[in-house]
Amino acid sequence: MEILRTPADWPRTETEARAAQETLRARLVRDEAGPAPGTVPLTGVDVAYDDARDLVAAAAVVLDPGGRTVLGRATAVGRVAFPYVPGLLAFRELPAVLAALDRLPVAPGVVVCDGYGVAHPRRFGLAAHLGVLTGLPVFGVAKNPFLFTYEAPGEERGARAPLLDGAEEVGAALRTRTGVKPVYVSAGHRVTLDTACAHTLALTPRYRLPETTRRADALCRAALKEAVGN
DNA sequence: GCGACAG
DNA sequence: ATCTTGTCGC
Repeated sequence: MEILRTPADWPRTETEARAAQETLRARLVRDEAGPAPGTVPLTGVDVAYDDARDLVAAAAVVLDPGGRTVLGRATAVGRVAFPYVPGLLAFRELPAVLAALDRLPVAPGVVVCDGYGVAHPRRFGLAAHLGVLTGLPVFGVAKNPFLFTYEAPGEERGARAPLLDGAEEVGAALRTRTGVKPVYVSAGHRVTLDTACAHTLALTPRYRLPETTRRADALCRAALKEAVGN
């Protein structure tokens, strides 16, 4: 197994990481609606860890515009590049994710992250960061509301409510399955919140989480096991 | 000042 | 994220 090295200029301290977010945020593009559902491939990315061995495994899975067929997949294993610090998740996950995306045999289209985009203390979460670094359209779908608030959306699939940071709308609590806890969608780079919600609904015909992240999650776990041996 | 807090 | 079996339910 080949273990990837993280970029030499990757932040090493929390102070450096926050400064990097403030700088990169200026390059975030938020005025593009982004490709409509059904017109481009969707790529899910996710990461799994083995803290004891200091390893991280990332996976990228490309689904066809209809969301039924896998067009391509790739994995990458590396050393953990940053500790988990709320608000700085991107620095922990992205080196491996970027390596996996580089290894894809096909164009990724729109990328779906397991986490937040602009729903972030400095409006620069994982999905926004990945978008700026790659130039690709990227949005985020998280499983928890982090430090944001919202009024419960209707019970039916498709119902949504604003995800708020005080009075500012930073995303949406979107019900992908009737009667099931919502997911938390936010825009990232070159994709608006409405387009992100439309893609999220298209990717959840059966489960709460997008098919992209479900597939990427399974693949990165398998890659980690493979790397560790077993 | 302390704790909580995406994964 | 991760530690972890069976079990209730559509």
